[in-house]
Formats: sequence, C-alpha cells, structure tokens
Amino acid sequence: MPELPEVETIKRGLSEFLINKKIRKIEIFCDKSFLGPNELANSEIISISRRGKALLINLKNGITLMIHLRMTGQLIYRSDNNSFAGGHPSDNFISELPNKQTRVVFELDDGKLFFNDQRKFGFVKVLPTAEVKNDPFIKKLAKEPWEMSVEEFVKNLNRHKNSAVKPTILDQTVLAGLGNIYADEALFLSKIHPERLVSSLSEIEIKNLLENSKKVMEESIDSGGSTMATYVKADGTKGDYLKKFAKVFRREGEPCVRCGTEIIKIRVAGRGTHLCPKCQEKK
DNA sequence: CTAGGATCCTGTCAGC
DNA sequence: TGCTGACAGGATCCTA
Repeated sequence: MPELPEVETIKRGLSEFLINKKIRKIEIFCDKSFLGPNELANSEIISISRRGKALLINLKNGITLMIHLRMTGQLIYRSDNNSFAGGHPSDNFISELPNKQTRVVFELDDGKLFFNDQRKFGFVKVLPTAEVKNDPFIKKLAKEPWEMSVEEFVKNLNRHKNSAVKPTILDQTVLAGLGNIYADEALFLSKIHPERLVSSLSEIEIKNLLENSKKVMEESIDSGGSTMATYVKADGTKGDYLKKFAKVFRREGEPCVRCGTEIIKIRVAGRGTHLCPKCQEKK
C-alpha cells in the first residue's frame, strides 16, 4: 500500500474538499470491498483522521468510514472544479471513472469520491465512531514513531527476538506506519542488514532505526507522498516520486549513494528487499 | 506465546 | 503469438 505517508497525504488532500460535504449515495461495485450497512444517505463529513495506515472519515451521525488501502487501494476525488487522487500510483489517477477497478463510489453533494483497488485487499468499513478504537486492527496497532519511546520500541521488538529485523518492523503491532518501501529505506539509513536478528541489534542501532523511520516518512509526507501531483508532472509526462528520496528501493543495480557499491535486491520473509551489501553488513 | 509460510485478488512482465 | 511462473508500496490465518 500506500504506507503511512501516502495515507497522511490523502487525509490532507481530501480534507480540503470533503469537510462539511454530505454523502448523498454510496454505490458498491464489489461487496468484498464494503463492510457494513449502506445506510449513509445525507450524512455529513465532519473530519478526516488517520491511525497508522488506516484512514478514518468521521460523519456527523456518529459513524466512521474506516478505509484501508492495503496494496493497491486508491482514493480519487473529482468534481467540476477540483480533483485529487492518492494511494497506489497508477493511471487510474487520470483515467475515466468508474472503471473495472472501481469498488465503491461515494456521491457527494459536490463531486464523487472513487475507491479503486486492483487486488481487492483493501476495504471500506462502516462502524460507529465510538467503536473505532475497538476494531481488531486499530486495537492492536502500535504507536507511530513520533509517539514511540525508544524503551517501548525495544520492548515491542523484543517480542520477536528470533525474527529478522525487517519483518519485525513491518509488523504494525510493533511500530505503526512502515511498509515495504520505508522499511528498506530506514534500514539503509541505519546501516542495518534486513536479515539481522532482532536479538543482535545494539541499543544505538535500535535508537537510530526509530529515528530514521520517522525521518523517511516525514520526508515522503513533505514531498507529497504518492499522489496525482507527483504521478503526473505539469507537462503531462509521468513522474516518479520515489526517485526523489528512495536511496535503495527499486534501485537494484545502481550504485549506493554512500559508498558506490551496487545495490542488491533479495527476498526477506517473502518480501522484495533492497540494500547495500557493504553499508548494511550482515555480521 | 512466536515463527514462517500460505492466502486473499488482479494485472504485468520476463522467459520460453 | 500464447503460455507460465514470479512478483507486487498489506495483513491475516494456519500450522508447527
């Protein structure tokens, strides 16, 4: 997915257009993508928030729409005067909608919000705002790196002493927000090999890892995450926002920016993983 | 309880 | 051209 920075960017982008607007109608093209009753006609959006990678659209009637984009989810807003799109970068940002990847359409009193999702792993879930905190995913979710103390991070990591560090920091109950891109980037900045066991990490390395997790996600938020604005450049050609800050992700074969060694791609716990074999020694 | 692999689903790309 | 397998910005479920 769409990791924490993309969801944060969507939160900010959609807030500009959706606050105080009413949802007139919800059209569901894929039952798997919409969990809960469709009884939200004329409900007003009062705020949009976020917990980890989950987007929360809060309605005046005490209902919250929890949206998780998972791997390929996108939210695309269009009206006569405005448009905004974010999430998994693809031509859906600019193509005619709805299309065959459209799963849910929210008709607003001003424009439409499309939930597109190629792989159908993502979902929109209807639940009482007061129950959001009891949702199984939200309930287990760890703090985001900005709120996480080193002590708590150590404690959470130590539940997985015998696991490799990369899958452990991808575990949202250990630290909220990192996904496959930012995990690789944070490990590169921290000079930690992704396959190192948690038990082998020093106090300093853990502290650096937490700091760098913040840093990579902040940088991405500052550059606008993955949205229409970064997907399509002003001249209409396609941009690649990843190239702006990613030092290792999808850079296999290119020289390391620190030492010039060729970046390699390996597989760790089933996920494609990018690293500099010299800066990130396995030990 | 943890560890690790399979699984959900659609689409694209490399290699024959 | 067509087929086949690998892989994908995530998280859960199942088994050991």
